[in-house]
Amino acid sequence: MTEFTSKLLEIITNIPYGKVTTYGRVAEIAGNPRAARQVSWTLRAYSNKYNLPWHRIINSKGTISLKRGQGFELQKSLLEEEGILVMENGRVDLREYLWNGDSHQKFE
DNA sequence: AACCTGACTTCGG
DNA sequence: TCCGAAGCCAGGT
Repeated sequence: MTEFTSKLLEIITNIPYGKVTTYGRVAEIAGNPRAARQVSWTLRAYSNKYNLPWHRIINSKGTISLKRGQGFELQKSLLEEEGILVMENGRVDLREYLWNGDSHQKFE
């Protein structure tokens, strides 16, 4: 795999329990803010092999990208198991659960 | 090399 | 807020 991909894996592994982040944010931290699509590709390719917390990654709109019947339900339940509130339409409140990659979270 | 395809994003209307 | 279009990245054909 490319160096960029291994960087993505490292970042994904660091997403804390109970938090979510976006494809674009992961790509940005890895150094290429425009490689969001590559993040989704990477998840599909390595989630099983490296046991990645893939469910903690959602899109920039704050919703689950997977379609119903194709992983949506699984991702929703995995997030809820971590105490994350997920609307029926797959929306998550990013203001509350977003992990920015920083050590300190924003304070309201 | 060309073309298609996504678990994406941003921007306009 | 909610689409649609256009831009983008890399792997598969």
